[in-house]
Amino acid sequence: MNKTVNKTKEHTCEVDLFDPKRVASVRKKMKPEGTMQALAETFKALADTTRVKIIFALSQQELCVCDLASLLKVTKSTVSHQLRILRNMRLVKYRKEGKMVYYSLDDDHIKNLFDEGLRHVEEM
Amino acid sequence: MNKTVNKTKEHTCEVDLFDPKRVASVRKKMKPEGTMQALAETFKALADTTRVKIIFALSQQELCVCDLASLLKVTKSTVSHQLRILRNMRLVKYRKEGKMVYYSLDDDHIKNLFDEGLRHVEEM
DNA sequence: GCAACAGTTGAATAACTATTCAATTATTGT
DNA sequence: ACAATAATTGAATAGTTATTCAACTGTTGC
Repeated sequence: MNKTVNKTKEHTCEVDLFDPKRVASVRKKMKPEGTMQALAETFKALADTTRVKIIFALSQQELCVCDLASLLKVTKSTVSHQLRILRNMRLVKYRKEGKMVYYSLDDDHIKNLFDEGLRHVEEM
Repeated sequence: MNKTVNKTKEHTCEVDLFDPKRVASVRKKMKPEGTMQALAETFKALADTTRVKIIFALSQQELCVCDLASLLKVTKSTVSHQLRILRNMRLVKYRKEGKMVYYSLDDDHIKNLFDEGLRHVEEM
């Protein structure tokens, strides 16, 4: 399958003398495409300063949308849009109480992930 | 500072009856802006399928750029661009050997973060 | 020196995303 | 019913980013 030398014609740029044994051995261990994508999606949900702040705030205490807007000094619309992303990823849950909607973290798992990241950053 | 009712004029849209005690108590615990940004940056480095695959592959074994290109079926240029991002975030390190450049994970910390994410995804 | 190749880089493009704005829904109190 | 306000939503915009392409650097072997 993988020839040791993978020659293409004249103009170089994609010839490639990779090591087929090394590549094959790693390929066997690779997770399915779907897993890799889901993992990237999860990290993507945390890959924004506003969402990081929301997650941190909610790890301290349940808060409504306008608490968060006030705390972060952004509009409710912005908070609401970002909360939708976190909701879709099952990172936060909510309960309604009259006009207000109170958000909190969906489980401890996300807190672990977050804290692991925090430890990484604070050890720099 | 925070008045209980934060009235603005006529046209609504940003009035906000947030709870100042709740907000103040969380605000005290918030990490500095820089920490929040660094954290988002770290997650951003992992927030892409190609980079997730690179990190996973390197967690198995040290690999050169064209190994990675072959494994992931993308061009060396693409791999190189993404490796630069990971290098800048100190997530991977490299050593040169002749023409080849071998990359590996910078430390175990990143592996922990990655595994924590993997556990989250695989428990869905 | 020259050809071949590994890797890097900058520019361009296409796709994606955060925020803003305006409109809408739903709930509370009068 | 009406006014006020919490929250959500869709569209538009501006900014960001992944990939591609072409050119380039540096190393090896002839």
